Amino acid sequence: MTKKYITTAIPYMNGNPHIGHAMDYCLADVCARYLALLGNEVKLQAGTDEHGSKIAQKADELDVEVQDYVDEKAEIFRDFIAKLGVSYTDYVRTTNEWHERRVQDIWRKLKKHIYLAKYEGWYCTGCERFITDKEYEENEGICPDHLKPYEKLEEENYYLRLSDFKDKLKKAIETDEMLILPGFRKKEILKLLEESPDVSISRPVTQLKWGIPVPDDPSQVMYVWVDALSNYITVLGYPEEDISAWWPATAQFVGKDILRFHAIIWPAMLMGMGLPLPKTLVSHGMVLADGQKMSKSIGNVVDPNEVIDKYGIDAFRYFFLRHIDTFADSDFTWKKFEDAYNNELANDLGNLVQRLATMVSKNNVKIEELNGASEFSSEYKELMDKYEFAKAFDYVWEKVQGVNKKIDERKPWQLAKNGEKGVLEDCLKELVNDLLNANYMLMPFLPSASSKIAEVFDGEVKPPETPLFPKS
RNA sequence: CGCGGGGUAGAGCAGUCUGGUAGCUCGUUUGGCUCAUAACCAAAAGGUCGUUGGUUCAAAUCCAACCCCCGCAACCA
Repeated sequence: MTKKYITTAIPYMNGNPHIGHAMDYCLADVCARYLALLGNEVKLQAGTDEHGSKIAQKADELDVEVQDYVDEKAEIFRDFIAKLGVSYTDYVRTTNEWHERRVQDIWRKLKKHIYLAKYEGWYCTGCERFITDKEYEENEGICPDHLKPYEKLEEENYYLRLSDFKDKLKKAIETDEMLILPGFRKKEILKLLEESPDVSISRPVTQLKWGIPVPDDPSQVMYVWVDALSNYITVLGYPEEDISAWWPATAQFVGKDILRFHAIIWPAMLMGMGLPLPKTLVSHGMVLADGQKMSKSIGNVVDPNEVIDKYGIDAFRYFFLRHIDTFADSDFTWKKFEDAYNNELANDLGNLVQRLATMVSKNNVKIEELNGASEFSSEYKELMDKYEFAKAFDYVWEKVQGVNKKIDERKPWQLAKNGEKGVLEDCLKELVNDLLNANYMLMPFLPSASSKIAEVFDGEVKPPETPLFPKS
């Protein structure tokens, strides 16, 4: 049995779960379930990113202890992950004692690639952050949020010497030793890598208290990305435990907006520790609301909980895995969602199960000895192996629709009328076989619906009492 | 000239690498069927493939220029 390790991006705790987090989980979960069905032993990691000034700030606003704030949020996220049906095996909170300890060990291992240097730039005391030169020019030296002039500030930071790894990393990306999907993102990253300076990986404790202290220097706290990225291996027990059975990860799923951290800083850290790079980084697109980025200020945020509560988890996974492009940005609108639910899930699949089960049970046909109902076709595998989940899902759907076509061609109801019992039985068996065959390939995508369907045709066939996907 | 993605039927997209009668899904219209969640199946209508020019027997596809939309530019999945 081969071991495979799949990771999800750990969400930052300054808000509630949104559609984008759901997207990441759904993709990683499909991948994990697919690999497990192929007979691999699979680990799927999930967790929460709980350090950083923004979180501390948020807790301050709410006038609660930071730890209490993250504890509460972490609980909300954990419930959300469960609600999505994510089959995770390993869970990490970056405030776990063991995570913090291991990150400090990681820092020590990276020491020969770390140096201390001064950073000078424009700073807003209101925002408590440095701003880029470009931003400075655009705002003509005055912070638009605080109406205060930016100040020149100097501070000491630790830096990770990216230049130690650049050439090696460039080669790893170019040769797909670390495969970045989709291809256009790979190009983007290669370009970005050329221009990347050394990475600042700490902040003075005066500026950032809520974080992991730098070992042997109480005046500095680690930059959150060093802390957050490490989760992928601390959760496996690194460095105390030998993680070579699971690491390198088979695939790491990330949003396109955080790909750069995963494709540049993270590999540099891994190289610094002498660990291999992940085999694949899958960068998915953003879910837009009517062509616009979802944002609280525009007020177009769609709450995933609302969708799930109304239509169920299978419907949610169905839409986001099939109609939201795996790699590119795509739109969510309630109209699109409802159309897909009614036309495809209810009419194509739900109704198919109903009509076929009714025919089988009415005619007392025994369903046994099905062939091939627990295999993936080569076309399907090819798409899944390329992480083209939406396309693989399309392929499965063609199979589902094919069963509806075949029913109309064969007209089993006529065979029943004509009393052709033998032909009818063979025909229904073939149709059920076709359906279950497609259903098996549906399992990674719609785990709960597909197991219900398998149950319907297992042993005594009875049409489900309540439709699988009731129409709204 | 910062980097990247995109502009193809009312909507959403494939096709562009490897030039050869323009395709899929939804929607619309019509027909068929009656096992089924008024579900299913079939057919039809609907496009100057962003603009202009070039290469070619032939361009959505190759080349050049331009127009428009969208992301990214250090902590937003």
